[in-house]
Amino acid sequence: MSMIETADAEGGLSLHQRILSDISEKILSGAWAPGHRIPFEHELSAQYNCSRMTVNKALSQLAKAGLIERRRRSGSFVRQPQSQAAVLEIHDIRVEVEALGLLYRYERVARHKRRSDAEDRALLELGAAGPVLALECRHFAGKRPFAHEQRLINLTAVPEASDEEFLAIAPSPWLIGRVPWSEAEHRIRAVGADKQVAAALDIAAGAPCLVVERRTWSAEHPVTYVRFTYPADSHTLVARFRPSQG
Amino acid sequence: MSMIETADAEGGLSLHQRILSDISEKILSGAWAPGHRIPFEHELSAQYNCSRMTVNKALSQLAKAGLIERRRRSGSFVRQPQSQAAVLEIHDIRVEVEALGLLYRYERVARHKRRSDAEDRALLELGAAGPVLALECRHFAGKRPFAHEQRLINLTAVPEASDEEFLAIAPSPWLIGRVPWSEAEHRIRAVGADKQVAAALDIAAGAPCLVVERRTWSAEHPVTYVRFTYPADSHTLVARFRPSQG
DNA sequence: GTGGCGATTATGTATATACATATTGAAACG
DNA sequence: CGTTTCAATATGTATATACATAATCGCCAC
Repeated sequence: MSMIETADAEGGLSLHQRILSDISEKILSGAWAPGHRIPFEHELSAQYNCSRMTVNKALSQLAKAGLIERRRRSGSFVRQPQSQAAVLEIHDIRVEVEALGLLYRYERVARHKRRSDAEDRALLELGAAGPVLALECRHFAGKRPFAHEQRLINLTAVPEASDEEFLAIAPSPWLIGRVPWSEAEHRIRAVGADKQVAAALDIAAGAPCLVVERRTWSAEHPVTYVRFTYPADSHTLVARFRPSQG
Repeated sequence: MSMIETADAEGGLSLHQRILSDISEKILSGAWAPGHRIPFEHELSAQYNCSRMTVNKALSQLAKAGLIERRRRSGSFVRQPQSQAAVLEIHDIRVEVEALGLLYRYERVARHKRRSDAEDRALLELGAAGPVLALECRHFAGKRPFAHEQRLINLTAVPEASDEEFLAIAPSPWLIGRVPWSEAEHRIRAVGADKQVAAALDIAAGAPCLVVERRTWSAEHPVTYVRFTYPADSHTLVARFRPSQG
């Protein structure tokens, strides 16, 4: 068994990557239907003339990617069509605007430091009362308002934010890098613009808008809640599904 | 070195999982800032009193999850705050409605088989002309319209669909399981309802709606294009970010 | 100095081996 | 006939080892 060799012909892929992609191809093409039992590790290791560890590495990754299910003593099986999960990339607004070839401009409309009220605590999912920073901002693409931002920052989690005016820098880039975050939840929906947002975005009240709300946690503590409102024509979120990779 | 032992105290985690979670905790808590060099594999293997392979398994997974970056000869480093990517779960409409505790009902409004016109080809990203099936459907939650569905099915890719009326079963569940798909793209935006959709959803024309468009490919061939329109108050998409797992 | 070259080093991949663990199927038993 | 037990089996985890590969550091010549 002389498998200590580099890249086995096939385009620079390592062996376990090749096994992985061979199998996922079979599954995604439909050649192996859901429920189909894929060859045992020892069969594949014989087929590819390699050790079981190498096959195991490939199959473990397929299992983690959700394409197969592994059962001790029984073998590995192609999973039923998975619940559709897509990867949503959420970019910085500056990057989005500049990707459109437009000039980005940021404006801080309002900034209030206060003790959290009931609504703040609900939005931040905060247990006890404490200081929060409430911000209202506008993001422009060229001359037109591109997005409206309403934000709460939990000053208990991010005390440094007390001293920041957010005139020169937007809250998102300020927070990123400064506060490590362990979890985030996004809620996406359509709404009719209320009066305040309509005025800020220079659109009619009731005009359709895309709202993206994000809540962020760091080590169990709520960090920030933010609500971005985009006029209907300014913004599309794109999510891609890709079932696996080497 | 007597590491052939089960679960090292710490709650049933395997050793490489424990190493992985220890390190990701350090990163996510901010103890190790972006750019920080994490200990070399041989240092960690000494620290955990285990082999380098075990450490390697943990670090490889962290690298694939995007938390660290590995450089030969230099070591492994905590990555800069990653581009925000979240996992968007897109459920079957029936499941969504039933999760709300409401009765689900499906209705096929229209069905046309035709040769693809220019618009069809644009929506399906189809190169050449060919037969397509155009469908219009409504999904109800209780008595109220919950979503409107406009769909194109590429009959070249799914010839069996020619014989299906889609009266008893909605296109999504029919397609899932029958057609394996390798890639999907979702576009999410807000729109004002046009006349046709407003009538179908029993809302005012121009009322804000969430639109989810999905294009699906199977083995390089376009399979289907679908556009779901939800009245603003009926639907919220939720996306979660979780940086890593064992 | 500086340009190149080789030694060093950390990661990347693969192997053979060992033992753990869960589960199944069949044999043994009441 | 049902139940309990046990051996067989496939995956899960870990080890020690080997060699490949890429990048960097320092040395040496020019």
